[in-house]
Amino acid sequence: MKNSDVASLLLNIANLLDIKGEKFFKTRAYRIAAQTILDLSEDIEEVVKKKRLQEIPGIGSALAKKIEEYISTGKLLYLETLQNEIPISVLDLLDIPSIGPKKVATIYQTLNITSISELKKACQTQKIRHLDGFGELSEINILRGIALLEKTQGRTLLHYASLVNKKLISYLKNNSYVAQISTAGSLRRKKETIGDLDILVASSNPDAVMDYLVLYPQLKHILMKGKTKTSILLSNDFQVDVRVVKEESFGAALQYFTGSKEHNVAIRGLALKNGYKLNEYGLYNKKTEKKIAGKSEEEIYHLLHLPFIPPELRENRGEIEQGLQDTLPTLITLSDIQGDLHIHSKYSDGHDSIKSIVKAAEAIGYAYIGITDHSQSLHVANGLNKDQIIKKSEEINAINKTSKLKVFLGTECDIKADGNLDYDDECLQLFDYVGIGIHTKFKMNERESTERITHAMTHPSVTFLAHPTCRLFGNREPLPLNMETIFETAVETNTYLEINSFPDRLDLSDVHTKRAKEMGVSFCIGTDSHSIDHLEFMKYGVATARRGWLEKEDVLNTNSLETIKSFFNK
DNA sequence: GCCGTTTTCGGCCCGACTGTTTTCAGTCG
Repeated sequence: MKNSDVASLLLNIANLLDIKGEKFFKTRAYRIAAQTILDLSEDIEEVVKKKRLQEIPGIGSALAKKIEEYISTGKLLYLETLQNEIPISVLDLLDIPSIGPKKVATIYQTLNITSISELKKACQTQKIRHLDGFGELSEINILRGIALLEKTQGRTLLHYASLVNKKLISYLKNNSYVAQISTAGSLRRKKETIGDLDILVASSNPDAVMDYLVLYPQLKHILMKGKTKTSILLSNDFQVDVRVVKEESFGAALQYFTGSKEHNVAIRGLALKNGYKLNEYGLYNKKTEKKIAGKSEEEIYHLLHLPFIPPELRENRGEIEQGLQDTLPTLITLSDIQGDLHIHSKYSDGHDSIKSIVKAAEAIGYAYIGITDHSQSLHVANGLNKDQIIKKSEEINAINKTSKLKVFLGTECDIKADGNLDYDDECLQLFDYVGIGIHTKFKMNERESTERITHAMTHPSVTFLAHPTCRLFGNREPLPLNMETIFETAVETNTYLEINSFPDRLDLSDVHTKRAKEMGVSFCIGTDSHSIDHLEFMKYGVATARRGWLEKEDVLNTNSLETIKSFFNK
């Protein structure tokens, strides 16, 4: 039973209770608990075993009892009772924009509709418009929402969202009424996937900004348009929410629209406790209602006795408690990175020669790089045999004679199904360092996968484990691994764990990274570049590291060339 | 349902926009 299973159980209960019309604060308690468990770095089963469930904030006796029952028996009587009243499939309707629990209740109770396809049919045959609280427009909006849902299936990669966002921001900057502009929402927090774009503008003329926004050439549809808030759909089906506030409120609004929701709820609670009221316009004295801050995020956090909390930390995962004690980490930054140790060249399945990679890396300002081509048995990726390694080594030696940037000879050595490495010890000695990774046979169970990796990590030549869980967004689930065991082994064997920066990997994830650090693991951040255009993905790896609370000292490739050289014994 | 040196009961973040309604509930972030 994984944390995500327990979280979705609680979320299902919350949604079913919402539809039943249960009190908002009760269902919110279920939601908060679900999110907390999802973000929990510890395995929930372990927590239950140690009888420490109620130590988790937001979990009291009632929820603890339910979670224990679910984990020990695999089911929950309370949920089954709820499902007798409302089939679980009804919850799918909540995914449709413009449909919330109240409307779902009406739709289900009056027409007995239990699926999106049934609702679609009901809209097309004009059965919805006669329900209480619905009209003709409701049918149109529901059908549009269903069409969007069928097409997009939710969230987009951070990389793609960043590109779309950049274009729109530069378009908006052309408008002279835009005094200040910032990305907000999950993109500012650099989450690994993004739902929609949030952009905040400061302007003395909101109408002009909104009118300009809806002229954006890539606009497909206006979802709503008001004085301070407009939502549009782009031709690539991206939803963008733009908010406009006055300059004096820009900081408060940025704080608010950056989220996360969980962070904001906690921050507002803290404000209340300190005798303030916080909304997107500013921080107010609760009694006198006088505004005391709002221009910048810094002044708001400061008045709440907090340091500036970097957006990547704003998930209510302990950043507020540690901020109050002034023990927040000094997060790693992109400029701390001195080199990239996970790059593929033409020798295996990369697109570019080592020479052109060197040139591109010098332009970034790196002091060193490592070329880690695939190993011999990975034929699909042109894995290198011993002769090819020697040839590559000679080329690198020649380059190092003239280049200021140091090139290391590395490998991304395949971990075979039995946990042994794809090269013998003699071959492994040829490399300056050895990265290992799984590229075949993904369908092993948790025990087998975990043993496969931990066995490989015990090999003395190994420097780092590449993309530890092997997940690919939208393509491949992470390997079923006991992460605690992986982290323990990493510490015991001095194996660095990679944060792979490739946009559809971001592996380790932020949550795993945070937990691993707590257990004493060290990391490296690599791009897994297969072309010089990929070198810039380092920023996403660093973003994930920041979301995992990492500092410069936690990451191998923040070290100077001299330190790395002595580390590799070169 | 959770939580607590103001409280074991009564709070719990807060506002914009839409559509259906005739002053506001529902949805969303």
